[in-house]
Amino acid sequence: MRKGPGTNGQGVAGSSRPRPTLRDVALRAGVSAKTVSNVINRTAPVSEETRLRVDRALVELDYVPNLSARGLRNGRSDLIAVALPDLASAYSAEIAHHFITLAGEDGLGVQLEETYGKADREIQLLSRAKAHLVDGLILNPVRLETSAVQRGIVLPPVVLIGEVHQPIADHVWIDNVGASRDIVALLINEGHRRIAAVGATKAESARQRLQGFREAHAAAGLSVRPELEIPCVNWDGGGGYRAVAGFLAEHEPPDAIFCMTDAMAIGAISALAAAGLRVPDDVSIAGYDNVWEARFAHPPLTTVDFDKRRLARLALELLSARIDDTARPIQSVTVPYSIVRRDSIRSRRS
Amino acid sequence: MRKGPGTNGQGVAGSSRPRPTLRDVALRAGVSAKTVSNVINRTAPVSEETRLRVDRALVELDYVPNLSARGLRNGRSDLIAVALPDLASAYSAEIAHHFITLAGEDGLGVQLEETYGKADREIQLLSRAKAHLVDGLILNPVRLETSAVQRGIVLPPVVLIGEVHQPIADHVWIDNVGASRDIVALLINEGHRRIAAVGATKAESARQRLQGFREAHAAAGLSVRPELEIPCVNWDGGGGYRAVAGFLAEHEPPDAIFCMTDAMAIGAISALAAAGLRVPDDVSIAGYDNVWEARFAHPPLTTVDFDKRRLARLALELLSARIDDTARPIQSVTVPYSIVRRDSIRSRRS
DNA sequence: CTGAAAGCGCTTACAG
DNA sequence: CTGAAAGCGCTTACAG
Repeated sequence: MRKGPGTNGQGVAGSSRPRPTLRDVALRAGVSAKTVSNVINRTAPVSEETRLRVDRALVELDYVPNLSARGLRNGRSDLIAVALPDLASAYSAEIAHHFITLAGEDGLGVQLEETYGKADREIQLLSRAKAHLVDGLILNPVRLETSAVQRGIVLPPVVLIGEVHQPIADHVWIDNVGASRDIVALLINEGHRRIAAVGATKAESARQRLQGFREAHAAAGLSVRPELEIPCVNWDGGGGYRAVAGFLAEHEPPDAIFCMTDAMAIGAISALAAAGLRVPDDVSIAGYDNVWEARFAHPPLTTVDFDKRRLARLALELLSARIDDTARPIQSVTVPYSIVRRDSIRSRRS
Repeated sequence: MRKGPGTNGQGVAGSSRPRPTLRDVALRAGVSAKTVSNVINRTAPVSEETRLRVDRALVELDYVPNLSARGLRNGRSDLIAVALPDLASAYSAEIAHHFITLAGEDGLGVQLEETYGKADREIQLLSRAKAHLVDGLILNPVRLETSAVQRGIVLPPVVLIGEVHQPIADHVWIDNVGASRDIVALLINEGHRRIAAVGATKAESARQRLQGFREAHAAAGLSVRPELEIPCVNWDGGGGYRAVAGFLAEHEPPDAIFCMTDAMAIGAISALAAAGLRVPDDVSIAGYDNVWEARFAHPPLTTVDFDKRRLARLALELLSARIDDTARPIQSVTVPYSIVRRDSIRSRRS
């Protein structure tokens, strides 16, 4: 926490006349502070004449309410925190965008945080939420075991998004296992047999997407060779590139690759190109997330789509409800997904 | 502004015992509130024994300070706002990421906002900053004429980033004209003559990049045909796609295309592919920003690079200095750029 | 419709 | 080293 002089100063660029308070406005308008407050917040009806006098004083003094004071009094800051693993990914950025837009429509500001899946950051953020600077928290934990959200912990109003779920908090997510199963089933159905999965890590999302990958194989009576489950810790373009380049250095190219994010898929396409392999002629590629780049990838990416705006809206609704009533029953909501087929996969059916 | 019950409740998931205050901790430890405050903030030395008693009470009550109260008292919230035109772009996301990370290292939270280049949003944000919920504001205005930051206005501590500059506020930016001139000069130098520019809009960044485009031509003794300055309002993949597709429907393909962002460049490559044109064999492409996708584009994109982390750090330093001293002289800092050459351009020199 | 009092939870002088 | 008082700027009861 930084220290600073308890300044109230805030002035015209350069100068520093002290900021006017409610009392200053009241004095100037010849009314009480309460009346000014009533005018500003429409808390109680104010006579036309008084309102005009107050309005004038408000403008003349360029009054802006002190939200810290209001927050202290009301027990609300009208600010929420949204904590995502990592903003640098297109996926997180899109999610953040929807949260900021939708929260803004409700008059709520969004403090954005990155956790990098680290438990200590999560704990810190929960604290900050408890510290009442924010009214609540949207949290996307990465690993179940290391998540700060565990049974028995004291929680501020919090809604979890993503794959990690604890029955002590509200939750919005997508059926990752089902989505991965479906998109891999599509690859199998198109005649691909030697299918690789890129993105194996300890993250819960990786676990679920890998499970879907395996289930699709099992359902088709196929077995998965372990080397085809390619690890990749960095779920970004560079990670996908290195994972696939490394694989190609030691193995025959697969028929198809299921990348656990579109970002990795784009890196994978690049690695294939570097190895002289064409998509989809030589290798088919499927992604996950349907970020905007997926549509303009070369070739356009087949991927898992879901309504990110809806995800954000649902999470915000749950959070608002939780802020209003900490004792309400825990709720878990699922957002539907769909498979978007584009040119990155071809049929191998003869 | 939302209304809510002035609740102080915040409890174990489900229950709602009131949150302990400094006074509760003091009572339990048998000391004064001031002493507890001293322990927490290390404001004054506290005897070993007292400190242990206070620490125990702190833990037993699971005390978390109320930051609204602290903010009211200190005149600081340790929260800043960062307002970018649009988070959904990879460029903005990367910038936001650096601001959040670096501000976090200084113990500052970041409230992220999107302005969409709208002046009323900018005004609103400046107000919010003045409302003391945030200590200061990093703002990226889009158009000079419509920016809320104008001479004579009362400003909270604010640092401008990007192309729009007003001499009444600190500013960090990149020499857009020079960068654009250099990358277009590279295209000309490689033998390209019919060069298109994609992204003409009323935004200040478009104006400057177009100016660089023209200057490069002028320096080489070339003239620019007006139809080669292709308008594109949406600076994203879709915008670039439509702009180039539309151009190709009515004109011969150019030798090369300078896209004013990498995102548009990626869309442009897609549009060229759809028209049966290869990059760089048929058309060379250059972008701007060096977002991570640029490296994994197909082919990898030649683009303008600059240190986004450094940009963020400089802006944060200026903001901190401004918060500490509203009267200090206005400062403007330039971040250097460089041209990153990748496979998206080829030589046409015979 | 309007006002005077009290207090949200903290920290800064000021005493001891 | 520790405490009692005062106040940051607002809003909620409570009176009139």
